[in-house]
Amino acid sequence: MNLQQLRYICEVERQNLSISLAAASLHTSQPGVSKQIHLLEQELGVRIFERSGKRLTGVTAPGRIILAQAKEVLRDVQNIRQIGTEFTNEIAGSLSIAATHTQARYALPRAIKQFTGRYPQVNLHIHQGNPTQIAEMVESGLADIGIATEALALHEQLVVMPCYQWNRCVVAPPGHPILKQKTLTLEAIAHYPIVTYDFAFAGRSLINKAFEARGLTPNVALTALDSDVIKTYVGLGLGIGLLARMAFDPEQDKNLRMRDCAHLFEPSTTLIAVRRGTFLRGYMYDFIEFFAPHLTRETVDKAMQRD
Amino acid sequence: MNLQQLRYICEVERQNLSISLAAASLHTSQPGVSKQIHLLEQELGVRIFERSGKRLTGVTAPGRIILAQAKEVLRDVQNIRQIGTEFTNEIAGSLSIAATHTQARYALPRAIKQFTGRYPQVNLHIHQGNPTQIAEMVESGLADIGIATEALALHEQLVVMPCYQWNRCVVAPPGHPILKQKTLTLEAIAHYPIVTYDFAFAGRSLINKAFEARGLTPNVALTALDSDVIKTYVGLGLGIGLLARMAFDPEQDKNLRMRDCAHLFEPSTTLIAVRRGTFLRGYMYDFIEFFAPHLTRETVDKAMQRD
DNA sequence: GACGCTTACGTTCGTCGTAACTATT
DNA sequence: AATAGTTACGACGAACGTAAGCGTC
Repeated sequence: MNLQQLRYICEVERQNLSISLAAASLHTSQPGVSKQIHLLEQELGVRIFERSGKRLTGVTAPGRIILAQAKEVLRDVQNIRQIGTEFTNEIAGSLSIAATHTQARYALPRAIKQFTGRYPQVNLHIHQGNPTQIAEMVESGLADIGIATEALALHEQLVVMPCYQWNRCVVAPPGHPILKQKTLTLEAIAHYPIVTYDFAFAGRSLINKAFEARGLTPNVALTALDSDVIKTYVGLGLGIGLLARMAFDPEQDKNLRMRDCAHLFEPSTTLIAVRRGTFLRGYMYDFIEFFAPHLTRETVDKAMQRD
Repeated sequence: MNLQQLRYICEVERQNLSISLAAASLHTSQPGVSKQIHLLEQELGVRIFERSGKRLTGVTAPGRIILAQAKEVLRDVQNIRQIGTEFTNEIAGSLSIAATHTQARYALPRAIKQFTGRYPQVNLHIHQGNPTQIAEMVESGLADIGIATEALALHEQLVVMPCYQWNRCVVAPPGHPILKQKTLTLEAIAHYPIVTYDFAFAGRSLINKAFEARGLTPNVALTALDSDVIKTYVGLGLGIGLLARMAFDPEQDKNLRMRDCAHLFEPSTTLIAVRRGTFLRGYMYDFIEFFAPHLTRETVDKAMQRD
């Protein structure tokens, strides 16, 4: 058994059971991959892939477990490489962050600015996605750090830490009747068409919960993936917007008015996640601390140990 | 980087930083090991071992982390091998159990008998040791399963599950005054010389705690590693024995008398432990269930997931 | 018949072992 | 002087790429 063989089977699985594609993506010959997989299967005494004749058609039961372990091995090997570069060159490298649109657009910029000032030689990548995609990106190692409000806690492989709490606000065009209500209530909101986040997103389930608890069925006219789209449609008069408080900027959003409604919904907690057992570069700890000052290196290490 | 190099650095560390011994234990040449270690260090760009001239004198800071990860890799690779044999031959293999003397002598036999009946083709190894040694044996992979009453819970790497509770009894030669006391008290026990377990063992700390709580200082005349030795010395009249209730067998220990003292000490819980992330063969799950019927495969899997 | 995996074969590169050398205690 | 690690070198074997073969769809 060797690392190359493990790489091969993982890549074949990733490429939907195609040996040819795997070989291409690993810049090697297709027969080589084929042979090594056979050798590995022979050594272990089990078929990893199901075959119909010569084509691969599936993964066997032992294959599934073997693939899971193989991924573990490859991740650990990757960790060892990281350790090398960390100690050779503490200030260079790359940092890959997966975040929802709202986070990337409104919460991250401050931390990113601090970070690039401190670590100019680190390449930054920001991946966007919904919370489930973010969890998967961190789990697979595609992203080093994930930031979202939901779904992260469900993944066994992730170490999740709370960053800060936030709540929602209503936005509407100037002169809209909801802006004149003495006290803002759920009933008032439910009275108008609503533009808000997609269901997979940012505490959307908490919004639904609040309405349901009062027996209200809000009229959701449009859901969108990001706050900017929501604000655009609110500006067009499609309805009132319900979005994260931090996503409203009076400077920029001059065509809209905002009313805070923290008293109507449970607050949401933004979470940061890293993959359990991953070796974190020094600058990764620092980024986390820039983003959430209470998450010091010590705190993060403890959280990774504990879980 | 390859698996062989990781094996080499781990073995060198295990052999107290001797390349020669590591080479010998891996049945290979000493220059080969030396060279591969240099190649790995070159590839990673960091020294793993500290050197004074040509001798290895220690492990560097990155080396410590790399070694930890390397061990992880080797364990996972070992797991993959296990998966192979598990699916090739479900009923053959080996099972290595680490247990304290008391467990091995009095608690294990029933489970072992059931097990060998069910899996005649599995080689059994029983390692004895004190709880700390047992934890280390399981942690290092020397033993598949560890059984003890203490110390296991302290190790991060172990998944620990409760098996059963037990308490202590007093044994004495026939006619000893302690047997005639109406009610057995700590004061009465403290009045006589005591023969009991070594401090590292089997809830010995709970015994001390009980006496201390009453302001008593028991006169421990002799401590021993196993119950049989304790009984022998009690038979010789050195004092009264304080041992696990299950270690007294009226059939066999005809030269002694027993009084239960479950009311005087907190009960101890016998624990079973496996290494986190280890692939357990089917028969290992079965053994655990033979030993503690409530620990079904499902329960064990859950415990390994959760922690 | 086209696509995809396997078999066959020759080359290359990496790994291992022996022997000689060098540094440390 | 003895012990431990490194360098040098040669032999073997493993892995890879090319080309041909074979089985599915």
